Amino acid sequence: MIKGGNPRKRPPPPSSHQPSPASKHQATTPTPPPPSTEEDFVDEDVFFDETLMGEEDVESLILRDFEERQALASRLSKWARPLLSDAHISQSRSIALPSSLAAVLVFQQLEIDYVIGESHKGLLPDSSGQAAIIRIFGVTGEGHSVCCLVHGFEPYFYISRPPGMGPDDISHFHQTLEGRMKEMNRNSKVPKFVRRIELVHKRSIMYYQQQKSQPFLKIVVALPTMVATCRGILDRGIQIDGLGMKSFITYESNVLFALRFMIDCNIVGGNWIEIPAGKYKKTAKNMSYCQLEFDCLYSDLISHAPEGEFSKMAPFRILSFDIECAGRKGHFPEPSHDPVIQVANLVTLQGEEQPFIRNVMTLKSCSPIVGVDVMSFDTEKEVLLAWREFIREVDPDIIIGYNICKFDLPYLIERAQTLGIAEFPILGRIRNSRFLVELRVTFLVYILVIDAGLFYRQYGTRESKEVTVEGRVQFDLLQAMQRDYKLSSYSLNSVSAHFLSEQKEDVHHSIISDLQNGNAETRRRLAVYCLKGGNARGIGEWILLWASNPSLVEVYLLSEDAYLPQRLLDKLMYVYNYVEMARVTGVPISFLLSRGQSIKVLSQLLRKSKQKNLVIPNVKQAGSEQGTFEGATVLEAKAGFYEKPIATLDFASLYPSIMMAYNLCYCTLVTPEDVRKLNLPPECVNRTPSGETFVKPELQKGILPEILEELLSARKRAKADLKEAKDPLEKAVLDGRQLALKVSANSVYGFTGATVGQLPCLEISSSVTSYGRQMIEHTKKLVEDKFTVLGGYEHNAEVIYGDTDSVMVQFGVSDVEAAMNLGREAAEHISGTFTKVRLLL
DNA sequence: CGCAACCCCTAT
DNA sequence: TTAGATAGGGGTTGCG
Repeated sequence: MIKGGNPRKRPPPPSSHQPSPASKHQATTPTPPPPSTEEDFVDEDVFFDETLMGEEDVESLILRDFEERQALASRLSKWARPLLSDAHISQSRSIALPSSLAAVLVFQQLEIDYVIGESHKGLLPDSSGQAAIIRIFGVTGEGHSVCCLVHGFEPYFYISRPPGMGPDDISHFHQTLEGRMKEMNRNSKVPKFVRRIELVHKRSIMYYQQQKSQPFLKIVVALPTMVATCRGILDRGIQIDGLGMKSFITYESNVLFALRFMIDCNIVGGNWIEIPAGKYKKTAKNMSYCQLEFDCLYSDLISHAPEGEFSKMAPFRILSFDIECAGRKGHFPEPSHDPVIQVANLVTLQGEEQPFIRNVMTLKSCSPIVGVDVMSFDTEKEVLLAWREFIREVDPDIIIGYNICKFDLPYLIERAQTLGIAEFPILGRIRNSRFLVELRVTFLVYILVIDAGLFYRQYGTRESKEVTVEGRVQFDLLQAMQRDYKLSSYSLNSVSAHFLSEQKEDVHHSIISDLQNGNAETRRRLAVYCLKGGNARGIGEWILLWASNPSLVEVYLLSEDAYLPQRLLDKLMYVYNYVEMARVTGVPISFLLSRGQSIKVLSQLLRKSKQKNLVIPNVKQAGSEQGTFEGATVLEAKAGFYEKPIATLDFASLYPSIMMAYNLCYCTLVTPEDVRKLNLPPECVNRTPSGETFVKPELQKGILPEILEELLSARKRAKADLKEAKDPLEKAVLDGRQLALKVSANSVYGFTGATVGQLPCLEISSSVTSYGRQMIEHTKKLVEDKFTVLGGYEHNAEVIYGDTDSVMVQFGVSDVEAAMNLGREAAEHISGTFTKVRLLL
């Protein structure tokens, strides 16, 4: 195992960064390392900190510590992943075997990214030079880790073809563009920047158009970063024969490369991918620590929709860990001073209730703990290295903890740097690729307006550290809590009390004897309850324990800290919910953890557009003057003490329903100019209360309404299935799915109103709110007009409050039952008047 | 004391 | 390099 992780080979200094220290190292190694495939892979985003490298250190350290490491390795090896079966092994060794013997490979992916490397000569005989290589990390149904290197997928974007540009002109244009690209990247080794320009027929998603399609140019470039360079050139303008200087609006030039790949291959976040037998090759030299690593062509991938048997989850390995540092009195621990004294680890297989690994690594000796592997070391360096080996051996797919992203991981990395442990920070799945601590400085701009027109700008800075662990998902429960729940305190204690407290109440003392007198299963429940109670020692007991053995106490506390995040993850069904959200919206799971809402809508919009042959423009974020629009109506609250029951009428999914009912979309919006020009018959269009015109579905079905319909009908299905489901795991998946679908539907409106977003369209968002205001007013009026004494009811109904999609009504009756019935009657009556709006529940 | 501007928070 | 929206309440501050 240790051998597999042998870091003897010096990682390649990337050509872009990298000053001199390399030469110093080279003096100690006269023979430069032979070129290898490893060296061809250079992660664009990763920089190597040469000062940490010290090859000498690594070499001697390995020799010196070899025996100790062997002992550690044998201790850790029991936690390795399941061994590869014969089929896998024969495949992995079998360049000689006929390809028919090779097995089909099926795995669930969790993470997709890309690196720049040398074009694969075997798979792509016609290309050469550098190319983007997609990396898909995942797990097979048997629990084997997979790293799949996908070749042949090229970055591209579109522009509209200028009128009258023929094939010769396109070829000239290609040459001009190539020339401009060369000027921009003088020292790049790429033989050709713009690989080719294809004439395609597409239509812009913006505005209702009568033509079916128009000519576009698909510009294919060599590397993903060149999309932005090329867009810049075209934005600013380029000389075109016969047309002079011309600037272009680009289309889909802001799609992240990994997402582009997923969209074009129909891959959604967290789904299962199959590679047919014989269509993949074992990599010549492993660049990762995954059990199965191979190269393949993007066109050979089979993506399975997450349905039926492919809705299942692979047995991911989830590591929950927590570190303890010895901070000086009164100071928060700093990695430059304070040592890491303990690391507690817990590893659970997805879908299983109990962890199969519980261990703790301590500095100095520690008494044994029942059910916990205690590993003690004399030096801090050994603790850190043991942990690194542990990570490599266990090979977790998901790493969780509480505040790990902002504390534990950066602390470990910086601590290793302080101690000069060069080989520590390889925590990811890529060999010889170092961790990356990214120091991000955010500039916050405050604009103070003093007097008319006088602006002062004040820049504030904020720093944040981020550690990338390639190929593994980092799921920080603190961040998840802050994102998903509104709590008064986010300390692990209070969050646990909030979400896990019921479990303590789970077994009430009054039924203990019932449990004891039940069957083996009820007694097991009782036993579990007692075990948990056994952990909850009184403070006095802790003090006694501490007096007898201080380190024992800490370890008890420590393993709780690693355990609680795992329990939170289970309790809140985070794995199911996030995987489902990734599947529904199509983005990788890491996007859900580190990016905003809008990427999810964009992903769906791009997928749908692709089906319809539409392309999405990159609208420039023009100037500071962005329009704003009127929001929802809030009915004046009538303050008072209401003794009689109040009925609340809610519109289900109001904004999505409005968008569907009135066919509001980018592609159904008619420009004011076209309203005059096209002379559309009035029965074919809707004019919104805010004065915009949208065509009805007969002329053009909107994409947004279609996305919403699919989301909401899928939600309906999920809720129906949820009712039927018996198996708790299946229930969890379905509940996660219906929640994801609801959240996704609601964020579509926000996307259109996001003035600093990817594709804002205030015509849509202001139309949505204008319809919403109309409906609230209408509802209030209807209720107050119908439910009156004159109308034959006992009392006059009174609307006491309303906001956006809800109206609160006092019907005047004093018993709840009657109020409920009146509320139901009102709801039916009102819904009847909105025949056009399909209110989906 | 009223008023406007601003911050911070919550509702939907 | 990053990003859903607006409405509205309550509190503080500075000014006249």
